[in-house]
Amino acid sequence: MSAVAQRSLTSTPALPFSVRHQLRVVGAATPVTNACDHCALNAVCLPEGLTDTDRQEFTALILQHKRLQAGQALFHAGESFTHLYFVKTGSFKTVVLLDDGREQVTGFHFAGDVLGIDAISSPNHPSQAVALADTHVCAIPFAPLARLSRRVEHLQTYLQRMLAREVVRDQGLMLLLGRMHADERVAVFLQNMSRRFKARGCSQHDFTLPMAREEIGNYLGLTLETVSRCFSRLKNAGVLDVDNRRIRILDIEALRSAVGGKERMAW
Amino acid sequence: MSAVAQRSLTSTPALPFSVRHQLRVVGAATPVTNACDHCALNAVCLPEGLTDTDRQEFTALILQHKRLQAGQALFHAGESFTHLYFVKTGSFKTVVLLDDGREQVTGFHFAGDVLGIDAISSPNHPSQAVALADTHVCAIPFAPLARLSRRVEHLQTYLQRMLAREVVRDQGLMLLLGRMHADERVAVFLQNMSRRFKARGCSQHDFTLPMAREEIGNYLGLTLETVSRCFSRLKNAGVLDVDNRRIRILDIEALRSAVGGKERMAW
DNA sequence: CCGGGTATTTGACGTGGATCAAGGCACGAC
DNA sequence: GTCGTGCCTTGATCCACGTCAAATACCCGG
Repeated sequence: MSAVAQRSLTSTPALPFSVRHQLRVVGAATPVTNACDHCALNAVCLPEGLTDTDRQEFTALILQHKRLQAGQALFHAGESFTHLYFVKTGSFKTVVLLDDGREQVTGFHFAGDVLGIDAISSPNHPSQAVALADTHVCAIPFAPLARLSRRVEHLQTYLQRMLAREVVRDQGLMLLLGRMHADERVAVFLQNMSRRFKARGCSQHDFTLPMAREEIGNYLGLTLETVSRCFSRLKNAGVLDVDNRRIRILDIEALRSAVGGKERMAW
Repeated sequence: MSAVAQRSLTSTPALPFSVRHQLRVVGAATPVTNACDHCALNAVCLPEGLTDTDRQEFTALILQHKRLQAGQALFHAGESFTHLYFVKTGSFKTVVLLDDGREQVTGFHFAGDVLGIDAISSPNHPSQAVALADTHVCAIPFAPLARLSRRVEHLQTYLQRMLAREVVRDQGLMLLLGRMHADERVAVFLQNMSRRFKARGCSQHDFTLPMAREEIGNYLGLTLETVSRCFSRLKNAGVLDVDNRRIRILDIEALRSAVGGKERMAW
């Protein structure tokens, strides 16, 4: 098992097994309430181990959800930081930008993931979050959350762990960006997507990517053409079936062995 | 001002002005005590705004410092996480490794910096910290620190901010690794070193790097030869004086303009 | 001062991935 | 249907950086 698979590049914690089955949140608009009781994601978003009253206080903070269309920004870099957000449906990318327009995607975020934590260090968001498709998010105002976390131990460690996990994820991405070949980067990316879809109750072998080739490139430090070529090579090698954004993984082992070995793949 | 200068790639917070002058900790072995009262770094390490009793509780946790020689590891990846460490003197690199030996340096850490925070998410250290020179560190057992932070609000936000700042720093490094040219990476690196030396009361124009070319390369996602060539180019252009690890910055503006502009430098 | 190991520089050369460009395909507007 | 627009693929070419190799400088112990 490679070091990369361990440091997972994912912001999602390993979801508790008990809740995976209820995670397939596709259309099925749940009624808009302030509480999380009817949300299919509640076992994922809510910190574990809270007492009933703490839980109620926590859910009372949550604002009724907000919708965004594909391409809209949930927040921009430099915007003042007020809320954390849980992704309910749809998906996001978070990006940091250079003055001249170059962009680095720092992560992709799916249902159950949290957005905005990196802003905790400062009054403003350091990065930008953009919806990849139409989305729903829940907003939690951070100030009262921080206040509550002072009283509720579980909540505090929950926040701390979330931050530290993000650091570890970023380290994995640095290793990828700084030291891996294009093929390896793409293989790691696909493994991660596969794992995350699986964790959400979808097939790990057959899924549809929510992002464009260019966005994958901006995540992996490659151009969209290189990403496309890597996909094609994997397809020709019989490792994948690629049809536009629809990916079918035929040989997961080949994908795994693409990383970390001394000898390059013979694709 | 470029986006990169803002997201600083540094784990050091902007140090409070009031304490900068006392930061030049070179030789001057302070007497070994369990308290921080006589440590030149106390204003940097200790969270601000603690009451006297909280402060005493905090300092009581700190173990008498530990020494390492150049090349020794403070902790390895996979080792169980028990302590956070403050660098008192000397400097460290933190690295993540790939099975086949490829290594990515995730940060350099000087006096006043904290090591080990990324382990908060898990029972084990995800990365490895290696001394670049002979060093002193203070160790703080994490479990009692976490307990104390539950009572002491300032301490809690201090830890949270530290983590979030690390995330933002990592994002800057991802942008560098994913989207910058070799010249730009080296220019950003030098600016950061300069800023951090300045924050420690040393000259921002004239300093001696504690790390080898190869380590710089492993940090910037380049080979040591490329780093060396970039240095030479800057030297020939009159921007720097490079003599082995001794760096003198002659034209800080040229260094700044090396990043983010559309037109590449004419070095 | 000498010798051996290590770090750095520099050059020559090769190549992985960027760039440029063209063409195909899906999808929505009309 | 046709047109447009955006996304994806593929090919041809280029160049930034990696690789390999050699020379030089540095450090340290004798």
